[in-house]
Amino acid sequence: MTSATTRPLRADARRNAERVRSAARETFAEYGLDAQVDDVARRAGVGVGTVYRHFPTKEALVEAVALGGYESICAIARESLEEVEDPWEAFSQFMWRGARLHRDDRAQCELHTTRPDVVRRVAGDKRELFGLVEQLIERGQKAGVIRADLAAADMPMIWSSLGAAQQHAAGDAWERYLEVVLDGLRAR
Amino acid sequence: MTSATTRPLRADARRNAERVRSAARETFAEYGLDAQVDDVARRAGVGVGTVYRHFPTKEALVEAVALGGYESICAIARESLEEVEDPWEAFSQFMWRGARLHRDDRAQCELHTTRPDVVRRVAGDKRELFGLVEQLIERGQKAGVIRADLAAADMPMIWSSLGAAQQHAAGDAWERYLEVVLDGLRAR
DNA sequence: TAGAATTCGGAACTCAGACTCCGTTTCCGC
DNA sequence: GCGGAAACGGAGTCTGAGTTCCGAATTCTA
Repeated sequence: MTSATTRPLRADARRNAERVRSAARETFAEYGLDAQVDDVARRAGVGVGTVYRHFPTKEALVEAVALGGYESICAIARESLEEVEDPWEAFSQFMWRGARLHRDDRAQCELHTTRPDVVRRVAGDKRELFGLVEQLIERGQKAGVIRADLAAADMPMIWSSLGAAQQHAAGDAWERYLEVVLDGLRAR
Repeated sequence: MTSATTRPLRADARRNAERVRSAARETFAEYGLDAQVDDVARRAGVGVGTVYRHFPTKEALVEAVALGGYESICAIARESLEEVEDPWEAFSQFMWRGARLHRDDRAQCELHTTRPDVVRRVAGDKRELFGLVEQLIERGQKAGVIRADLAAADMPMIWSSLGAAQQHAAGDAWERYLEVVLDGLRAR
């Protein structure tokens, strides 16, 4: 629709768009997705109007943040897949690093637990993460270390549950919970 | 504070209070805790004013519903504890029946996953459920069928995560997830 | 069964938070 | 530098959902 001839953003606009994006990331990471647009604007050192110029709705802001998180998790999956030999270690490391991402970012945690629709939308048709996770799982299953009935399609559910555990567990209790889940996912 | 000589409620008031309570249970069970007070009133066949006469805030309504759920889970725990001989079967049955409760009642599910504070408040100091679950767990641990590092205090976290899985899993995928968690909780 | 006390109903109020609008400011091509 | 287009800022609007208020209706007591 928008033709390729869309003229480039003015310098201040480009700068502000970026400021808003990262203010949103920080604000939501710290206070969760219920944080207000005004807070994002304030953190970005910008008026609300400017936020809305670049992101037509709060939802768009949330999606931008979700996309960032999606890419981070993709990166984690790719690293585990490419850099870890042992199939179980690779899968397990992916889970641990993903969980740590959650722990440090309330927004990602809440996105997985309470707004999986947004994550799905953001993931789009690329299914990049899906493919990576599928490889991690299949590799483990071929090696006989991951239970046979686990499918890549189960991962959103698992992240969702892990996120919930992290949100409401006291202290580091979630780590024990992840151990339980991993034990459950391991073939016996 | 309120003396024991509080005169009994008028007949219509008593009837309406009960109607509201069960309308709240049904409405929240069906639409989740975001359902509106007006919807509860409509389902109860009563004006909003009447709802607020009996429950000073929406939160009070939610707590009433939470209390009902808490008692249901207590009952389930008690039955498993008293009627099932095998320690693992008892624990496992408790989990499955609790999960089915979640499946049939969006409110209970959401309470555990996103409003554990309410559940805690409702449980109060009695800690009845805590005691029952503690017995279920200790029995299993003595028999060597439940992993030694599981504590009764972990259960809220586990329900929370299971609830999240149930809310966002496609179809019955959560059943497989519960199997995973139970496998993880079983001593090897 | 009258009259007081209680409860009801639902329109109206309130408030928080998303979003808009427009006068002002900043940037960019000439 | 100048002119106009683009972007900014933030006070103000709008909306949805919880809560209140008070005249009408119902119940209880004598």
